[in-house]
Amino acid sequence: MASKQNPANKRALTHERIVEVASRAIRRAGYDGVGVAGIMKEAGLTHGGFYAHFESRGALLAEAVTRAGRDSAAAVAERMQTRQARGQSGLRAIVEIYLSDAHLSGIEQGCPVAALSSEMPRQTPELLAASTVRVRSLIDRVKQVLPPARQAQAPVIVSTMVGALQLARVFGANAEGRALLTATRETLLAQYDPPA
Amino acid sequence: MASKQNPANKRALTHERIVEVASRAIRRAGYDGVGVAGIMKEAGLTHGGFYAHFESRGALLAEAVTRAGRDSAAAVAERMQTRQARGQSGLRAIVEIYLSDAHLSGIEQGCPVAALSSEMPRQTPELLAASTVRVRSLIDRVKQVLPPARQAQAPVIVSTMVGALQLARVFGANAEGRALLTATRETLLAQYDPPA
DNA sequence: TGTACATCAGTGAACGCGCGTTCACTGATGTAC
DNA sequence: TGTACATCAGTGAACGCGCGTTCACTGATGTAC
Repeated sequence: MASKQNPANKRALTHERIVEVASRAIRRAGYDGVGVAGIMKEAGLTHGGFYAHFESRGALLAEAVTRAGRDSAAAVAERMQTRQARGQSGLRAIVEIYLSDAHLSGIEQGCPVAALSSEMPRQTPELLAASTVRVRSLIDRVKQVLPPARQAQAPVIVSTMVGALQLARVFGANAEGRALLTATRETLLAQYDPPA
Repeated sequence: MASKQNPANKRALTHERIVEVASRAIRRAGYDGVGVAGIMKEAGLTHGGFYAHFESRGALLAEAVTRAGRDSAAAVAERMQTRQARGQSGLRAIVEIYLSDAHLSGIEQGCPVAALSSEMPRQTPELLAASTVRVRSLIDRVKQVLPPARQAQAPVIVSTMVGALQLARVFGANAEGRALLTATRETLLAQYDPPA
């Protein structure tokens, strides 16, 4: 086998590296906090090469929010497996992972809906569309861990989790922020996953 | 009495007009969507005069978020009075007003916490501080309409309302967005203000 | 295997533009006498 | 009441800067023969 990548492969890897950097940057700094030059620099490239990979800054942002949502969902899925193998319910697992201290302080690796939702309606139609898909996807994931009779509650549960994480981040990764998450976990679990 | 304002009064009125324009602009366009020139133009002035009123753009934004929170709270208070005079509970009034179709589509006159919360942690310390005050104030207002035994739930209720309004705005002022608000109202009222 | 050519990801200088901020100036208004 | 002066909110041109985007060029790599 070849010891070096073929060009198509190398190009794809570079593309993916830029998207990955951008997916962290939008969660850290918001849609408006992300500049082409900064992203390229963080990816180890110069800004001029950007347009060999993306039609525009907006096109990158749409890819970045999609990537952020998928990566975040995959990380949650992995942690859920461990918990469910121990007998924890799916809903309890999602609530405890989503409203964890790690998620409070790890915005860059976290859910893009929590990081960005108040900014979403202000984006271009394309970027709003990609962002809306992430919201729907999060709601669907919660729906999957609810019994059929309660699936209509999924949007409300997601609203509570997203709102609580955002307000906790306003307070900061301190006692006050953590207390908000704890109270929210307890309320949601008491209502949707009461101890047997 | 004088038919014209004295200069100090005129100056104060102009200052207030700029803040009022900015308070709508940050809710419509976000903290980053607000430029000095645009605000001044919308206030009927030229941009050069800005620094006769504010030390910096950031100082205006801090005043604007404070003003937005107070105006929004005052509007809610007024509508609550009418409802409570009709015998509606304070909690029901707040939930129905906050999660109304009017609030879904009227972001410019609405609650700045719902309009801005995911952006708040990224602002300068001064602007974050002014924004945090608005979050606390909203939680306190909800606390006031809860019985003592349930006041610890106020942050969770606010999280749910803020999250639901934000996600509804991502979906848009259409059937899907309104359905999210309706489901959230029903869930909150069933839990915190059940029909007698 | 070796050589010539084609491809194209990435470089780095340059562009036009809008931003926040500064500043010399204007002109309406209040004050002193 | 009338005149001269002081104040200062607001004007409009200008600044330095960073942005998204363009483009001529480079140089590593794959292909043809």
